[in-house]
Amino acid sequence: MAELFRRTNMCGELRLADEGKAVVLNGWVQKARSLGSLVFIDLRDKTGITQITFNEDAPAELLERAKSLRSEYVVGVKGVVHERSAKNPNLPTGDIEVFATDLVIYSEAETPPIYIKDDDNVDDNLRLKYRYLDLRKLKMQRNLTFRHNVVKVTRDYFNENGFTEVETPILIKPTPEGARDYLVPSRVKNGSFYALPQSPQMFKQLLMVGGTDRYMQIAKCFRDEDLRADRQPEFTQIDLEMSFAGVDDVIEVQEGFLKRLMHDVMGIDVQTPFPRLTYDEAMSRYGSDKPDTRFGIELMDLTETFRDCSFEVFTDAIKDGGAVRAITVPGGAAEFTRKKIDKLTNEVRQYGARGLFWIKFEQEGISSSISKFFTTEELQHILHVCEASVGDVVFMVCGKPKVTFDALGYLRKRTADALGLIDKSKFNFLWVVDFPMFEQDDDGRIKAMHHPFTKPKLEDLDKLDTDMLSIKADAYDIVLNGIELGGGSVRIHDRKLQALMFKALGLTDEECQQKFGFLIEAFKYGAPPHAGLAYGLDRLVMLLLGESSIRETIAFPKNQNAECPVCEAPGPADDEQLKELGIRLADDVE
RNA sequence: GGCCGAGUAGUUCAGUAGGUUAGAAUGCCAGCCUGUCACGCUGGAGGUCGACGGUUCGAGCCCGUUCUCGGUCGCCA
Repeated sequence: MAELFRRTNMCGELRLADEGKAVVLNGWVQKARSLGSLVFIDLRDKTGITQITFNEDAPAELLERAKSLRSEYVVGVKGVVHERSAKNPNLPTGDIEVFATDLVIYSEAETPPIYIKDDDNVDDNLRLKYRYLDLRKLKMQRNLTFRHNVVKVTRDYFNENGFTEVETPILIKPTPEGARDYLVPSRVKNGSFYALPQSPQMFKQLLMVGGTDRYMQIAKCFRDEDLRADRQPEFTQIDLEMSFAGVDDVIEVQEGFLKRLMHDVMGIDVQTPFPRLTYDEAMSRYGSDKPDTRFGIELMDLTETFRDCSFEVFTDAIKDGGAVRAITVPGGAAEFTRKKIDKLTNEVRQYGARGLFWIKFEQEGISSSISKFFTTEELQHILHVCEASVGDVVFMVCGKPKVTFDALGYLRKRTADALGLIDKSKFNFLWVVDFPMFEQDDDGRIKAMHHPFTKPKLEDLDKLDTDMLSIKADAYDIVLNGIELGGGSVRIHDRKLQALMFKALGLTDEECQQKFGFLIEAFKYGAPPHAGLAYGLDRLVMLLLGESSIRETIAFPKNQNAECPVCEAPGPADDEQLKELGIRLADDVE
């Protein structure tokens, strides 16, 4: 075994001021360059790279060993800091180099399957499989450190504001509501299962009943749903709950947190309070409940303009209870050729739009996909209503309100991005408030939009029997640059109101008892009014780092099939384990 | 489950109209080299063209099936 050289410095530390110092560095060989009887080694650790030089001062035997070094060998070097004759301005340590006097090779390395370079362009799955190599990249280490800093500021801030971090259980009761649970079979009680928590929701409410007053947790959560670039089956929430608090109390504390966070980890001062939009306003202006306000292009409702027109595609949609909505894309007329619009049309079809209609307002005149159905005067009128000027293009979508919102909400982001209208240096925080209490899924079933413990607006309660879907709730989301960072609500702390909501959701007493009995019972014994919120930590870090995938913020993420490419989970269980758990696999399972 | 894209050297990719022995860059190996830092020069090794089947005298290329990966919609109380 090689002797361990006790290091004096990290590889990214040394500067000209250290000249003449005897130092010991440990790290990985980023690159070895041999010029015959002169050898350079770029030595890397998480802090950076220092050039090690083996020259005529070094004994011949040392030079020979230096020549044997290959990429990713792990070595220790003793030497003396020298000012470089040829400096490298691209390196923070580029003014100096270390003349080696001794070298130890701790580990040799095979040629790595991926490059250890920040700007590599390697297949994502290969990166994930060899994550331990990928993590050697300075960028990945920076990301992990950044995440650490976010967590530290979070703990500090909430600690200073009277929050107590409490760990809630990971093995809990399955709740067949909302997202799919990950199930864990019980050995002690064959045939029964634990679930992994989708969030600590009910337990944090119990903590409020238990007098914890203000709770926070960096909480692992699990959802067995399909993955996306910004969605992992296991993820981390910054989970919060406050007693004797309403909407304004939560928002005030969170604005203080986000202001502090932005200052401490980003060096950016953001203005508070953040703008608040109601859900209805967010939808009608931006076609989204998480609007990106770094650019304009707001939606317009043209339903009345077209109600009595002769274009049946529009009138049929309107008669069907639908709408016609539009956006005006500034300076987009020249950009969006027929071919590009066809592509956009295809894209909005994903949101259920049957077609995408457009009017281009150019110097040479007006052209439109619906010019057969409207006179030039009518088209001009539409352009006028849409406040379009020369060079703009108006896109219209008709159909069910949700379709028009989804399609145009997508389109405004898509076109703004294509035209470079998004100021990437901005951090636009905003609150979306007054979410609907209920929503209807495709089968017509009514379900809670947030969750069934959300407190409805009391003044809306008389609509419970007549117009349920218009009932609003004290639920809110925090949005940054068009991405939902977190969401929460004021909770119901009154048993009668909770029973009313369960009934509205079509839950029988038995179901309630079976699923949430322990929470309902707890409310018998004195529950404080309480409210809370949870942030998606991975997503928050992703956004602040400017990354486009949540995976760049997680050390060992899952791939799209929810597999761990490093350890190859999930894997089969052996017969003995299954037997103990009382589980027999179906015949069609391998 | 639907839609879109991809699969060729360790890696990133090219591959013409279906035609000899499938190329480039980089990486790797060997030799030379005292100021490199994307080192340079010379030489070399490295391929089941994702898999299976079909059409053809002949398939990386055409057809069918299938597998894998990524993005997205559904889904994510």
